[in-house]
Amino acid sequence: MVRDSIRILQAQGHKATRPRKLVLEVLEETEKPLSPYDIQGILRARGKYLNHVTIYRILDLLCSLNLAHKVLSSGGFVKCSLDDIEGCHRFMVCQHCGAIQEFADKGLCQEENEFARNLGFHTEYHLSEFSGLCSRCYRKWLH
Amino acid sequence: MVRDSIRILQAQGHKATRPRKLVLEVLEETEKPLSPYDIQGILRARGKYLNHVTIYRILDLLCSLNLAHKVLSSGGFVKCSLDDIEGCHRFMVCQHCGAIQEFADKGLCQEENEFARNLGFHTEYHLSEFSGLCSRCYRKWLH
DNA sequence: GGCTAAATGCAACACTATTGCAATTAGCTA
DNA sequence: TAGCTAATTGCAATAGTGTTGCATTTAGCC
Ligand SMILES: [Mn+2]
Ligand SMILES: [Mn+2]
Ligand SMILES: [Zn+2]
Ligand SMILES: [Zn+2]
Repeated sequence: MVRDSIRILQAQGHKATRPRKLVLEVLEETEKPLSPYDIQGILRARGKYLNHVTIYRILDLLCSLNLAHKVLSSGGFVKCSLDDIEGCHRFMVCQHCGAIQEFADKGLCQEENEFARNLGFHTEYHLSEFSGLCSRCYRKWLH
Repeated sequence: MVRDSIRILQAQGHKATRPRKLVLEVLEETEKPLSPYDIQGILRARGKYLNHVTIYRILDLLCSLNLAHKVLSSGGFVKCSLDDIEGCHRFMVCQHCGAIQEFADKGLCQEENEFARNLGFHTEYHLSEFSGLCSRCYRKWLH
């Protein structure tokens, strides 16, 4: 919720500005990754102009506070929708409709850590992005 | 090995050109992800000029044949060092020295598929990149 | 309402990636 | 081995993405 994010921003000493509210609103209402220019376009279509530099800076800030994430497979940004798991970043992306779902699982992290340790690697951070079909698209696809 | 990659290229009807050999040599001899411009710079330092467009096209080709991979967390490219696992792309990246190691594990894929299925998601492709410390750097770090 | 640090907008720039086309070349054939 | 031709490369132009410094504006505080 936008209001929650604003509260977190302010709790960390950041201002609740018009541009920040607008970006948060856009992220809040879409379930697909959006580039900075996507966000600018959506807002422009509503008659709300933001400079792209401002959008970059806002997205940086939101990511630094874990209020948004950059999805690496597409380069777009999504709102954070989980109480964040330290050192873990996981998404499922539907390759048909583009919908994205954040998830987390301690068990998966442990399996991965152990697997890596067996190869002599000490894991600090897990990135994992699955692509496939969301339940809605999978159902459609079946008949 | 560069020679193997060249053979695969030719088997698919692609020519074994000087630029392709040069890019393959560079990828072969480094264990870190390299951007197209990194590759151009390395070659230029050896007195071998390639246009950046050519490098982009070669990397596209190599990726399409699974002879190289794009590492999403850094945007760089590495040679493929595994018999490729269908629909699975995994790397461990050392955050100290930048070394990268490709890996794969059927068990991990199955765990992930199952986890996703429980959330109604049908997984087609797994991307996972761990960052942490390679065994060498981890040892150094300890004392 | 005024003050001030923080945030935004702007302009310029740097870097990354793509396109169309002319020139070159690898691999085939004679 | 020389010539042929499709594939590949280089080049120029352009588009897209991301960054910086600085003047202006604004949120939050008194
Ligand atoms: Mn999150
Ligand atoms: Mn591979
Ligand atoms: Zn879908
Ligand atoms: Zn290392």
